[in-house]
Amino acid sequence: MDVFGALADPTRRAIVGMLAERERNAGDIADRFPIAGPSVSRHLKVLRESGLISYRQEATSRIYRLEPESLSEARQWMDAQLDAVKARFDRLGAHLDRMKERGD
Amino acid sequence: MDVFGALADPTRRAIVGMLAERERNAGDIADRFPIAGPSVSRHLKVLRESGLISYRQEATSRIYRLEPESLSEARQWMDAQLDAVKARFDRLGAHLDRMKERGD
DNA sequence: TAGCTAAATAGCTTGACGGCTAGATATGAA
DNA sequence: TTCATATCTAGCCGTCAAGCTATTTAGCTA
Repeated sequence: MDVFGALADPTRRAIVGMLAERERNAGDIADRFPIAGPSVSRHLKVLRESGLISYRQEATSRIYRLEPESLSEARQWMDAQLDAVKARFDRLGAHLDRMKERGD
Repeated sequence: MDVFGALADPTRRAIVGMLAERERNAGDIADRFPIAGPSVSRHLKVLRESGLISYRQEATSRIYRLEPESLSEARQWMDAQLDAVKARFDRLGAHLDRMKERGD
């Protein structure tokens, strides 16, 4: 699943939000959701495979962290779309200005 | 389905990309994909209901356009997460600077 | 080694999603 | 009114995703 697919699930977005604040181990994350541990574990796997998060092993714990670069790439896609819209409006504005100058 | 869910599908992201360039009617959109018309029509419905696109009727055509404000809201969520990460790093940097000054 | 804890994987069920074809709806033209 | 065009809706099917419980894996401690 790609980054957009990973972010489609509200639980996974909440996990991303938690990890944006600070690193946490799997148990801490799971405790904050009303669903079973294995279900959270699967969400973590999806987020890992999409590149949005990574972890380091520390004793029996996996300490997860957000990978901001990966989130940033998704944002860049949105930026590109919004830039395209803006460029279109700018061209329209310039066109209207030219018409105005010529007295059309 | 919310905006993130709508953007999870690659066909729908492609439609958003097409509409970022310019408005198009449903047929023009459908022609650019190898899937059947009704399948595209359903994608358009999902995008409409998520608020990402809207349309105006013109004779028998529906002319679709992107709603940039709605895309922008999704981007704001990403910005907030990235800002939180950045703030955390900034605090860490300031902390390290203080330690350095005190000769720790 | 045996037992404890943290976390992941296996396997199952259910519901949603995306594709299809066929039919409905609505507008414009003859 | 009848036909053609553009588009959507209905209904079906296969696949995938998200939840669950039970089991496995791996590291720590006695």
